[in-house]
Order: sequence, then structure tokens, then C-alpha cells
Amino acid sequence: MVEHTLRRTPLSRDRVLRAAVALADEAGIESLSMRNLAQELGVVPMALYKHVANKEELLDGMIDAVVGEIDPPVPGAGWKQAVRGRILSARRVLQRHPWAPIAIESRTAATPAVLAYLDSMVGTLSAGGFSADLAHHVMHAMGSRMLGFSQELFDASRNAGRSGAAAAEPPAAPPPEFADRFPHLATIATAAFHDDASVVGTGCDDQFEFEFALDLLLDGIERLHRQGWTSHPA
Amino acid sequence: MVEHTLRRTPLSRDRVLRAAVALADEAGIESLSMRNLAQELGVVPMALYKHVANKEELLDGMIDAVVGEIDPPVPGAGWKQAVRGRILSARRVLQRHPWAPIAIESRTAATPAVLAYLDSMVGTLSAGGFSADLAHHVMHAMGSRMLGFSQELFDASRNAGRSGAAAAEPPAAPPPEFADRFPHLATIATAAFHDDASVVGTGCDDQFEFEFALDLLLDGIERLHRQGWTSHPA
DNA sequence: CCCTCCTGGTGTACGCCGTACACCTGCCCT
DNA sequence: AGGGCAGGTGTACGGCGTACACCAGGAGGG
Repeated sequence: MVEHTLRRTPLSRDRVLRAAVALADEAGIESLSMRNLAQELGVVPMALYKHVANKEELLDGMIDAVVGEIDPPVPGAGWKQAVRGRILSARRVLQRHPWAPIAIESRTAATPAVLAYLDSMVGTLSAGGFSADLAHHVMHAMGSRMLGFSQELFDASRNAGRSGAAAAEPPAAPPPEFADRFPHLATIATAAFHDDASVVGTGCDDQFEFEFALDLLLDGIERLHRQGWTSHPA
Repeated sequence: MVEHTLRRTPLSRDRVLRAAVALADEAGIESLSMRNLAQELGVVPMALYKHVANKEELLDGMIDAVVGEIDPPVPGAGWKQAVRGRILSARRVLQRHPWAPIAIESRTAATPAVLAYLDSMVGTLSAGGFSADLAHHVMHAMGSRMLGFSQELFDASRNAGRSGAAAAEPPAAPPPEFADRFPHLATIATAAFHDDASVVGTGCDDQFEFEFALDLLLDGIERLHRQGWTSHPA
């Protein structure tokens, strides 16, 4: 029975969560089923339920795991650099786990790790002299961007298809009638000075666009903060 | 056989789509199954497949239907008012169809109506004197907010529970340990000057927060536009 | 006038999903 | 030695999307 006792390290909530994250990373969130996950762990599906209550809780655990990967705030910097740096770290994390945005958005309530992250973000703001009032609105305004979401309308990276980093197929040249039906989109798409201009949502430098929006927000926030904004601006 | 021939108006793609939207509106997107929808229409599930290719295409059709509800741009105004007004209209539409954000986000590619909407938005910008370059970044920066998404981290309105407008249960008072674990969040939550201060994500004036973020972006954009921003700012 | 074809609704069936529930096994503690 | 319990197992149920074969009944041509 040696083979039997050595066959595998016993399951644990942690091992389940880690395997789930790995599976979602490499096969896409849509192939994360309790059955697939169990198979991956060499175990029968129902065994998982001894370690997570149900699939919802499994997802919550996965989210907490990835949110925990986000860098802690750098201590020295001012609020703006601290917030900016942390959000960019969050973005890096989410890029390692492309399923996470969908998973987080689909949850209705926040998980502990997410709350802790947001709490620390608010802490950075108050340390920077923000009123609770302004900090509150800022948190809302940043919304899910706070967690590194690019929240594009069509997010190519969100395909979550199989094999994770598999070569995204060449953007499938825009059909010729595209320019006729959507002339303005065609204009800004072909005016995409970055590397290659192909179709909307591709040929863009995602990182640039993300920082563009982030800095637009941060600059606006800084301005409000400096002029001591309070609930009745104009 | 009169009863038979009169029994119902025949199905059509349009009737299917309309019924699907209605069902999702009142019962939540999670109870929109081909089977439920068929039952609602007094028809066997497979009958639907004579009018939509599959569930994906059904969702696309639904999205196009609701995006089509968004007001056309008001002709007289400047770009800023035009964009602002249209986005607020989009938001009103999405509030009538709380399932739509989830549905739109879950799609990987844009549908025709969405493209048309975005195209017209870009048109407004170029008419306002925006370079293709800046207009491009602006579209990215606005992201899904363009369609009226509030894109909060935890969006209470996104519960999509049964019976649509059913009374959201009283916010379930924040557990006492909340303030200990997340002191900063507790601060901005209880400092929620709006009507009632209860827990993060509630007791906030959603409309106010949406416009706050929207104007933060629009003001920043206006500033860039006025100073003739181009790809190399600082 | 009949026959044929086509459009659109039907019935059955398959393979996937999450998970309830009863069961069994082997270890730890007394 | 024996009892309890943590943790892995097997079976089963109801729901999902949808493939595929079928059939009714009206339209159109001979």
C-alpha cells in the first residue's frame, strides 16, 4: 500500500485554491469546473467540497489569492505616486490572471482581501491630506480601475481562450465594409500611430492607454484636492 | 382547428429578442435560459433555434436592442454637452436593463449597434475639433463608461435578483468588526453625508458618483484638448 | 388538382454542469 | 481495543445548451 499512501499529498483548501488559479490561468475561466479541477488534483469532484463550500466560495478564494499578489504601497512616496504605483502593480497582477476581472465583476460583494486592499488605498489618500468626503468620491471615480482593470469595451486580452498566452490570431483584417459603416472609428483606428494599425482594439498600446486614463483621473483628482474641493464645487 | 391557428402569433427573431429582454429585465440574466425563454413564448426550446443561431447570438441581439434605445446625439450642443448628455442617456437605458453591463462585458467582440454608437461618439469628438490621435485615447479612457457603466467595484444595482425593482433589502448593518478591520473604509462610509450612511457601496448617491467621475474625465479631456495635446505631452 | 418542397415548430437524446446524500476508510485519542 | 471524526468516494438529480431526426401545413409549379 506504499503506492497508496504516497500517491499524493492530501488536499487542503490552499492546494485547491492554488490549483484552481493555475487551471484558470492556463485553460481559461470557462474551463474551470469542479469536475475539471478535481481531475487536475487526481481526486473525485465531491472531494473538493470538503475544502470549499461551493463554487462561489472557490471563486472568492481565488480572487483573494490574486489580490494578495498586489504589491504593498511603497512607503516613501506621496499619495499620487503611491496610488499610481499600486494600481500599476494591480494591473500587472491581473495580466497574469486574465480571468480575474470577469470573476471579480461577477461577484456581488467584496471579499476580505479586496476590502483590505481598498482600505489601504483610502489610508494612502487620507495620509495625503484628503478629506473623507473627497476620498470617498475618488474611490468611486476610480472604480474598478483601482484593481487594474482596463475596462475597455472590447478587451482583447479578455479572451480567456485556451492555453493562456497562445498567439492571438492576427487581428483578422477589418472587413472592407467596416470603413463605410463606421467611418469615424476607421479614422481613429488607422490613425493608430503605435506599431501597427489594424482594427479598433488592436494595434493599440494597452499599457499606454491604461496610463493615459489613469493619469487623466489622477491629475483631475490632484487639482480638486489642491483647491480644497468639497461637496459643492460650482 | 381555429384554436390552433389563432393560438399565437408566429415566432420571429424580433419577438424572441423582445421576450428575452423582458425576461432578463424582470427575472435577472441568470434565469434567461433557452428553456425558460421558450416557455415564456409558449413554445418548445428548440423552436428558438430557428430564429437565433445559439445563445451567444441571442445575447448579441439583446445587446443591440438595448443599445438602440440610447438617445441620438442632440444636434445643437458643443462636443462636451453632446458627449455628456449621450452618456447620461446610456446610463438611463442601462438602469432599465441591469443585466446589460454583465452581458456586454462578457462578449468578446462588439456588436453592430455598439459599433455604430461608438462611431457616432467619435464623430461628435472630431466635429468638436479633436485630432484622431486624441479622440482615440479619449475613447479608451472613457472605456465602458461610454455606455453608461458605473463600473463600481461592488455594484449593488447589479444584483439582478428576481423581480427587478424589488426592494433592496436594508443594507444589513455593517458587522461591528468591520470598523476594526477596515478603519479607513469605515471612515469614508460613515462620512457619507448623503442621506443615510450605512456601508460601503450603499448610502451613496449613485447618480452623483457617476457624474462626478464623468465630469472628472470630461474636464481633464477638455483641458488636454484646449492645450492641443498630442502624443508627447510632458 | 395534385404533388412537391420548404418553413418553422416538435421530441428525443447527449454530454456537460453544480451539488445533495449516503457511504466507507484509516488515523488519533482515550 | 474501540469510538469518533476528518476526508475521500459513488451514485444520483435536475438544469443547462444544443444536435438531429421528424413532421405539419401552406405555397407554387405541373
